[in-house]
Amino acid sequence: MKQDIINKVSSILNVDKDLVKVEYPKDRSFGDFAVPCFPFAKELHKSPMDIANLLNEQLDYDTNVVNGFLNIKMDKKAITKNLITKIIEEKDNYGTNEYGKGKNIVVEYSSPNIAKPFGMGHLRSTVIGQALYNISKKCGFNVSSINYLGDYGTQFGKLLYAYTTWGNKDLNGGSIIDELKRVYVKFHEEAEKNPELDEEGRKWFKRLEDNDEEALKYWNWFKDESLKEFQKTYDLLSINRFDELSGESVYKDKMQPVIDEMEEKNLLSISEGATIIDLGDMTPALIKRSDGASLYITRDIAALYDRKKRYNFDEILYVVGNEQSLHFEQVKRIVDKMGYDYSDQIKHIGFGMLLQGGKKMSTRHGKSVILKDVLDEAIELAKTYIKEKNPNLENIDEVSKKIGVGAVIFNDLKNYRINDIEFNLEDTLRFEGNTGPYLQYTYARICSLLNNKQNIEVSYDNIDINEDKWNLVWTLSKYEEVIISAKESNDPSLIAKYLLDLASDFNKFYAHEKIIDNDINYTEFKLKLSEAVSIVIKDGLGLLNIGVIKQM
RNA sequence: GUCUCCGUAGCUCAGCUGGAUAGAGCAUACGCCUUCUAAGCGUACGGUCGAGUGUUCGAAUCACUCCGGGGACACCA
Repeated sequence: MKQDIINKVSSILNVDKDLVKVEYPKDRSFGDFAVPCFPFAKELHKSPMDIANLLNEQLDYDTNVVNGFLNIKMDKKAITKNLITKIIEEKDNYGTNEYGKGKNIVVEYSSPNIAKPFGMGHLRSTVIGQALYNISKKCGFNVSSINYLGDYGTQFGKLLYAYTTWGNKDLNGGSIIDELKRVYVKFHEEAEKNPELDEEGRKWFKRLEDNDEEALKYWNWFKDESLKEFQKTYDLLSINRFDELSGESVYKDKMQPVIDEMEEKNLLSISEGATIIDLGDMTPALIKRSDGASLYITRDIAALYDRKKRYNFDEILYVVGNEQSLHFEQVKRIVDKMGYDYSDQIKHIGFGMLLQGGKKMSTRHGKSVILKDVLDEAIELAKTYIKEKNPNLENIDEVSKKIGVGAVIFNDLKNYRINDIEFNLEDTLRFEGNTGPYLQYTYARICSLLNNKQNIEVSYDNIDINEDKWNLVWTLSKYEEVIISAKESNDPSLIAKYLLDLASDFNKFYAHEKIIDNDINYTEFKLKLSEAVSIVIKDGLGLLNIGVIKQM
């Protein structure tokens, strides 16, 4: 529709198509589309008003002119009919598009550290990454997800030392993860008094690098137990699987060729005993420590090579916190320096921190907030609330899970991802206003209405599309556009905001008029409109990895 | 110090590829269920869009400077 307007306007005025902008009017009563006529004034040597009036006369749309804006009104009935038919026919496929057809995309996200609790610090990466995965699929990309575990590095040397020195072999029913956490904290306390312990940690890490049997045995065990533990959290978040479960350790034998290549291309130099790449105005990248051990960035480049080879990606998304932006700038710069042309396919999808009372949710001193605990608490709170509201609800456990977890996910995804988020469980589970439960509630309301649907053909002859309904149809029609914008900016919050708008439009419609009345045809029309809304809410929440409930 | 992100209503945030009167939710005060789920809808209250300069027909939006806050900045990841 937009393109149509652009073509017509540019041909009437004989101006370049790029100059024609089609916007949405501030006030919907003006019209459905607006074309500001100011940009043409210079070129045509006429006043914006004159130009607008000219268009007003010549365009075969229902138009009007206000303040130099040409407003265009669409044929409400025809659009409504077509759209509702389309949505009900396409169901889950409504909004599916070919924006990314034929392109490969890799999303790396979640990436918890083994031998550590799955903390709130990884919530954002997990939910943003999963949403981007879903959104990319909807846009026709061939998507692969990678969970790149933090399973390597000096801290595992420290952990191995700590566990072999102080660890209890008898767990008394407690979890090994808790025990590891305990000894890791102890290590840091002891290391403050006795710096030589750091050296012990390094030695253990070296043993791990050298494939020492004992070190590997413990390390594998930590890893297996961690994955079992993580799976409980993923189950709660309805994340069934990753296409690839990987980790930094996978690349421990693949770094040398990369370093050799850097050497060959004359990029390496020695500074203060360490091997670095000079990046000009950027902080130099450390490739090898002065003791020869590998570093994060070297592993990341090896991983990047490997993924380029295996997936031949057109785009790779790293869903990692804002604080690592320098790291990814360095990675890109190195790729350029190595003479490869795909550095602009590497995208760091940064996000802000979770704050509590304006301060970072602390992970130090063993005080990390465990994600699963928060989710469990959210589910409990949801359950308490539901019992109050609807004591006779049948599948209360399933409903509380979807609502509690959905609320936490939605809270994370509703805002611009770069910004920090103030995390407060009470606010998150406040079931009013701009929240996940508000959307789920809207969906449930519609489901209950739909029991009255008769599945008959609607005649649009005598149907009046009032403001409430037209707003609703209009919002529904923008779904695909919103999904594509969300992909372009790699920001799921666009979907979240859109769904809030849609639900708000629906709830106004619902509050202002009775949907089921004596006019069978009109009732059926309103039910079909409602059904279309429910399809989009369900699908949109699905993109955010949030479930819906038919009754709550 | 350098780089970077952020600063909009009492609070949490939208709006930022320049466009018409700056919007939601929460909080506060009212109002709306004998009929479809009140987890809803509505009314009122609430703003020097951090400050300034510039570009423009037009700036919350772009540029520059300053102020304030967060983050990163060599052997962690």
